[in-house]
Amino acid sequence: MNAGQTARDRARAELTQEIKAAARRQLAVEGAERLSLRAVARELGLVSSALYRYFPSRDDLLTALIIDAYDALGAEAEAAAKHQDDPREAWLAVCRVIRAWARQHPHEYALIYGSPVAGYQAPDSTIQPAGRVAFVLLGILAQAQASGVLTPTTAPEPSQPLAEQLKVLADAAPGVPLSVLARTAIAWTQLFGMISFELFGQFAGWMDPADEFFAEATGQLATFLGLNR
Amino acid sequence: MNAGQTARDRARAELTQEIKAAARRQLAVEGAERLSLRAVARELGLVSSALYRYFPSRDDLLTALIIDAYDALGAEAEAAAKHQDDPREAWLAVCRVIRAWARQHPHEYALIYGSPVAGYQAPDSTIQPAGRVAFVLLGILAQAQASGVLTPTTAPEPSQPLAEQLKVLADAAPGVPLSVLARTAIAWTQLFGMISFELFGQFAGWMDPADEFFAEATGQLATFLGLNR
DNA sequence: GACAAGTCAAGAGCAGTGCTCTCGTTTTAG
DNA sequence: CTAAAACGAGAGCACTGCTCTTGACTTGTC
Repeated sequence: MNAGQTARDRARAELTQEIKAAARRQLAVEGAERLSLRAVARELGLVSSALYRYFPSRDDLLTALIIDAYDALGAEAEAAAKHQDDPREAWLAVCRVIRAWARQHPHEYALIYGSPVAGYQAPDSTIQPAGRVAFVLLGILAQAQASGVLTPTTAPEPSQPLAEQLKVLADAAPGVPLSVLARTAIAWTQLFGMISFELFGQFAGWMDPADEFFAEATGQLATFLGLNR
Repeated sequence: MNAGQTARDRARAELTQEIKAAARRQLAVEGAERLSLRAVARELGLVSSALYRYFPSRDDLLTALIIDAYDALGAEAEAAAKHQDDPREAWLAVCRVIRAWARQHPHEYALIYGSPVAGYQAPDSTIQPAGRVAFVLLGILAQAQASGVLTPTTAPEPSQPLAEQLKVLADAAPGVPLSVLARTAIAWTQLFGMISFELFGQFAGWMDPADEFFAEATGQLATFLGLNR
């Protein structure tokens, strides 16, 4: 499958990966803002200007790291969902795995779910990998609905304009009522709000280990969605 | 009340305010990461080293801006709560005003609720102003409870370790059941998760104006808390 | 009212950054 | 075999936060 590739092509692909790996290593230590092209080059024994043959700018390197981070988190979520049959348990497992990944890779989490990097505008190419995690969660709901274990809730019907926007979610979760999709968006934003609060220090001094709260919140929101035990 | 202040003291206090104002102006345009001491000094017609007499480092200037931002948001929340008698309406009004402030001052919002600035460790002096908004929300619940309009919910009792952590909230909301305080933390994290998603571009391409979703989510969560209409 | 002590802004300088351009060298493709 | 393309090295530009020194100005105290 590498046929037709010249030695230069292979070396280029390899070095591109090495640059990303070194950048990720720096990211883990210093954070996105402190990620320095010169330091990456230094680590690889290159001169800084050489990196520009592989990434036209620092922003392009960041974009690559963002996409990789979305993919890594998406893969974790998919794996967690596969190992659970019961929809409620699957939902909770995915929530747990997202939090665990975020805690293990705080700077990568901040890169994708934190405030945007200064002067950086995420290109459209990041939208698709960003949807991967959402796709997993919606799939769990669709499966629950299909197997008839999604308890009907008293959730109100969303207004017409909101229903229109929720249609995007409906494509990934056929059969799930719009009222549940609205609550899915609520649960989704709660999940990432909670993780962000934990990682960004908003819980400092009172909810310091957030384990108990996390379990309570995800459990209540699963019920809120109609994923009863 | 300025008695005893020398001309030098007054000049110093004034210039300190001017530095913060100029920094805030830059913050609004460029974001926290791009905030440059040299640019602030340039705007004020000073040389960069002169700023170090007023703020020992860039981080200290950031800390001052963070505290100011927390205070500004806290003041908005307090004002919004005062103008509403009905607890549910007060809750919703505070949520709306928080979102409005965040949208008007996205970089200041990111500074306090986004990912921490690289290499910056928020000092403890930011914890107290950070609690101001939470204090307003908890006060609304306490008032609702006191006037008997907080509908008892089916919320489960929190586990013992979680109950211990929620005690911090209980001090600001005397009489409110722990089960409701747990849900308050859920609603709180949902609120800021939702606003962060909106501001940081996670809604891009599908929930673009988030007005409808915001109204729906805050309404459902108010009910979730027992703040019935 | 003079004077030492403290405070001030300015300027030079250090080490670091992203990025551009040029220059030989090496590898590729025709 | 040769022209073209790609490569890494290096110098250099404009910028950053921060430190240190220098000379002028304001204080509170004799």
